[in-house]
Amino acid sequence: MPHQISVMVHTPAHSGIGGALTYESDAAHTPGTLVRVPLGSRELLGVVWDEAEPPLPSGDHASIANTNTNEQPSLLMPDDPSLQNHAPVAMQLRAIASVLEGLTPLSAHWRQLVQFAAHYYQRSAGEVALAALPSQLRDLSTEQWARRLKRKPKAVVAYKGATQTIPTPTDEQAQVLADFATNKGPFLLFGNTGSGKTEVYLRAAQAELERDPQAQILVMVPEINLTPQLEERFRARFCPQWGADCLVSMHSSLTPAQRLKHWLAAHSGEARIVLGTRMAVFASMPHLQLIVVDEEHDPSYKQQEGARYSARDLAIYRGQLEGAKVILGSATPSLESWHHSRPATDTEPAGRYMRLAMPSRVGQGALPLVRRVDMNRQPYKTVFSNHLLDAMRERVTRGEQILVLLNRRGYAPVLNCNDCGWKSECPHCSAYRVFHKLDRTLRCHHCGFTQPVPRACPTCGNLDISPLGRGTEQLEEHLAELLADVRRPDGEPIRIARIDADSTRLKGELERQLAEVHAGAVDVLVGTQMIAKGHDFRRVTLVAALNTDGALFSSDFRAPERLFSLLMQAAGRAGRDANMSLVSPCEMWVQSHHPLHPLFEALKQHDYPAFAEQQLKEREQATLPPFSFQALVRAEARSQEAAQGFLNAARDAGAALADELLVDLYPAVPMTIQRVANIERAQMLIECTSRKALQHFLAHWQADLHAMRSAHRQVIRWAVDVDPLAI
DNA sequence: AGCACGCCGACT
DNA sequence: GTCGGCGTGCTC
Repeated sequence: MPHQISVMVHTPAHSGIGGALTYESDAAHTPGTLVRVPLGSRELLGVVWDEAEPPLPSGDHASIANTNTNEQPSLLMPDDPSLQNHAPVAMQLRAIASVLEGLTPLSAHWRQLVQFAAHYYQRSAGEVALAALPSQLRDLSTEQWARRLKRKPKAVVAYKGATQTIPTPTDEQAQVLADFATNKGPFLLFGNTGSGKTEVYLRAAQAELERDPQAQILVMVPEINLTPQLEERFRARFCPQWGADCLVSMHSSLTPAQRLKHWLAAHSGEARIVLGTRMAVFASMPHLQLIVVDEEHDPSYKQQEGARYSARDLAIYRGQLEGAKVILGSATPSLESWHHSRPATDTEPAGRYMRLAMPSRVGQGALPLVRRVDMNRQPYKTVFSNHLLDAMRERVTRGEQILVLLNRRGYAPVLNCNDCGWKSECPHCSAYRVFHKLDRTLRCHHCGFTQPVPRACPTCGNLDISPLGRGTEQLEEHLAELLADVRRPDGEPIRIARIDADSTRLKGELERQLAEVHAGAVDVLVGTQMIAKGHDFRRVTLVAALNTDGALFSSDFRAPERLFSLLMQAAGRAGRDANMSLVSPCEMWVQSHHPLHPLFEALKQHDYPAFAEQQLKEREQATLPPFSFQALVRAEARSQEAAQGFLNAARDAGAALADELLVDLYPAVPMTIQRVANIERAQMLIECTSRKALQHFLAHWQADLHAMRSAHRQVIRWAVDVDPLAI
């Protein structure tokens, strides 16, 4: 057994095994080869990793946002040699069990991406690597794998969809494409809904496919089930020329077999285009030349469990690593991306992204008129102002469609006893259970605890218990009453539908309900923000947003950014059908107690840059991201004291280093929803104006956290979240 | 995280 | 006498 082989296996962060394990083998194996290795009594899938690299000089990390674009990223290894896992010298090494034959080893770039992500997000490389591979590779036995390989590749399937006429690019699109062709990027494509961003992606992809006969393109979308139209457009554009198999999708609702098939197609280079959600950023693509991140501001690019990576940020890193161009596209970019794409001023150099703007809306109606209703002038507890109701009646009568947005599902957010003040608290969480009238239940939206609605108040027996506040269910009911006398042009009563997480729980329900809306069977659609994303409702001419004020003064500094993006996106739903002749222009209605708030002013002008400038100014004054960098440690325990005790002990342990690196460690605090399913949760914020220093701190502090865990046995779980989206 | 080993209570 | 509860500890 002459060879010692480094292998990454799925070793959880808490196992104490951070790096690669060393095995023996008769033969040498190229790094990137997939193998099966024994670990204890189990046999696991592993990836042959590079020989132990010499540690880099201290503090010389590449990082997502601060990497100088002129500099080649370097392989990241923890810069403290004690953090690396060397095989103990005297230990008897075990042998590799088997090799997955017939599979090209994963590339050095892929391994480096995994290594970087693991290091940046404070997880083990084995965890990131194995999570990025299709589960069937793990599950298939050697024999099954051999059988799988023998399967004959099917003959090239001709594409059977309708062929599209390819539109001529507008001047704006042509200009953007020219800038794209002559610059290195990364690019931020800033274009309104309907400005034709997709056409830019398609043409950029087309050019790449034609320039290089092997070129592969990665297209990422926030949620694939919300954007079937985008996939169809890519298929219609590319499949007639490159075959039905030139495009594969990658997202969590694929079956394990599909996932393996698509992964292999990408890995072999056979699939020229991979269209997927955040997980696709780790797709093995040997000839990757272009990465598109559509709706780059969308929070779903951030993984919320395990390795909490941002697929958008990793896309930037990967593009730089592999020499692939990256386009981030949005009508309301994240403030981070907007800031990184700032143009040069007299005193400051430009950001490191190149901003490409497409302000016009092509082939569509004008942007909707934004109308604000001052709710201070409305009677107390008004849900729909009379103005808005009149406008809705008028449009429905003409056969136009209406979208009503409310950020709360259920019938009422809380049930209240009018006598003793009892409220429908969840016994297991520090939250109220929501009243769902349809099945007469009280449901906790955090732990799922569901009970029938009590007949009388559980504490005082009073029968007078009533709902407080409104959710989508009640809104639907309320609207039906308010619009009961309204008729459609054909004389039929109007139809109101509701789309939210409750109405679409069953598989295929969302598609079915959306189809009804498209078919024109629905006149008023009530829903949560899920109806504002992705879908084109071509006959919608009025969008109304209710109850948006919460986000204006939220403790979450990103709440205004999310609200603005949601409202802009919702406004973009209106008037997408240019062929519709309108009596009056499309409208977006916002009811607020603060109608003059700068956010609404900017919305009225459809002026994202003004909104961003105002927000960035506030962020800079408060030294919030993107002017500082944050990480969060969360801990869960049976008691709040135990959770906080662990965090504060870790804080003490890291205090000296944090001081030295100018990293701020805040005291542990209970999380906003302190208790979920009887588990107490606490968190601790870590902040620093230097990303590099924060990374350095986290890498060293990790050991303290691990050590602290054994002294705080009551802690059930803890995790670090780097660049958290919500605090 | 798995999965062993191990050391004490109620059953065929 | 064994089945099985889940506490501690190890995995190249």
